[in-house]
Amino acid sequence: MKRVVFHIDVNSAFLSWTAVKILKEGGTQDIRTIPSVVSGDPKDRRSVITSVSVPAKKLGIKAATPVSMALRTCPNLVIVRGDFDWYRQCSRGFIEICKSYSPVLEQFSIDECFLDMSFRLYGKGPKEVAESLKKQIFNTLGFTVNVGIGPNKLLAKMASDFEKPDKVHTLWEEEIEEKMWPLGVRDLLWVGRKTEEKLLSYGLRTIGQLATADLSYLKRIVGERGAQQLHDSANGIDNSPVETEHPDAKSYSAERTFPKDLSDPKDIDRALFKVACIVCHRIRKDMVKASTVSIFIKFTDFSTLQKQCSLPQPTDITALILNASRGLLSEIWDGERPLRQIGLGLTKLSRDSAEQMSLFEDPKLDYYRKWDEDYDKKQS
DNA sequence: TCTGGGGTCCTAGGACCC
DNA sequence: TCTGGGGTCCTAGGACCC
Repeated sequence: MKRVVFHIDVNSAFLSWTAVKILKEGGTQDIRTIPSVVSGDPKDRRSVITSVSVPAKKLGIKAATPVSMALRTCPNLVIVRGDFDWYRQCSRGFIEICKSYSPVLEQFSIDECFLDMSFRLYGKGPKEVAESLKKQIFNTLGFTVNVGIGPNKLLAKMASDFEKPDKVHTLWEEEIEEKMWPLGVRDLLWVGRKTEEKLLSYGLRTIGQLATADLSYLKRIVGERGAQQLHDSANGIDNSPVETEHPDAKSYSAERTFPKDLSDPKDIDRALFKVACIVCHRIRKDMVKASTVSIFIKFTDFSTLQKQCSLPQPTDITALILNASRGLLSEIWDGERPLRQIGLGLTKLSRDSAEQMSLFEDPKLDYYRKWDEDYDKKQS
């Protein structure tokens, strides 16, 4: 049986979803039709763009650029602030419709999913089914998607990235040479800026060149594993299944970039306290405990440092995690050099609910737990 | 011009054990 | 006394994704 995989990708997701919300609330301007972007706090000069309308894209504005920079390119750019709760609602509706086309669905991110359609084409051609899925999403939810169709996840995802928005594309094995090989290496999944630079310096520009390159030559450029991965991807080889189960998170983290770089230890400690509260609240909500704490800091020049340590036993208590992270911070920061950002990460997670009570438990723990309980109540 | 936030996975060196 | 080699765990750093 021929394998058929769909990759469905919401076009400029945050921007489309915001547009739908504005229209729903009685607004008359559809921001998808004008140069517009979604960003974090638009007043904060440091916030970056997270989603770009098609007209703005045509003016050369790209995601992840600072708002201030985009405004210089396009002074009358419309900037709207993101609304994550609304995005989650839109995402749920989107996933629900997709699932009605095949239960074998893997959610890849808030606005993308894979469907294994191998057994679900009801005698119709895959393109026809994709068109009706696309239409149903638009008619029901009011936003457009791209659908990529291929024999595996990799090719389906590559296909959905072809011309946008509101399009269905196929990328079958016999189309690889024509549709994928002329593209630049950067267009290949898992090739980022650094890998692109390396490949270009060896004269490898297109996906086709990667596909036909000698494997041992590639190994010298990007290492053993990377070479195999690149070579397989460029040839359209991908045997990974569409995974319906979302694996448990392996880490939790929170980070904050300050409006202005900070060097006063009191300010830094306040920030550390805040990120600790946020990330600990999240692990408690998910009934997870962590036994490794990491801290990361970013300096004015964007260089970063990080340090981690193991706790004697897994915990979800803010005070203990904060205490550990304060110790780590003092080891990597001199207390003077200005910091741009601070972050706190938790790994080595355990999910067994059995409380490991120490015989000599610190009597303060009860007080800490009570404090966390109150904090969690205030957040809900 | 001046660069967010939240994740996953890989690599490489050192410690430690057998 | 000086030696091989493999496995595992920990840590720091980096690349990539959306």
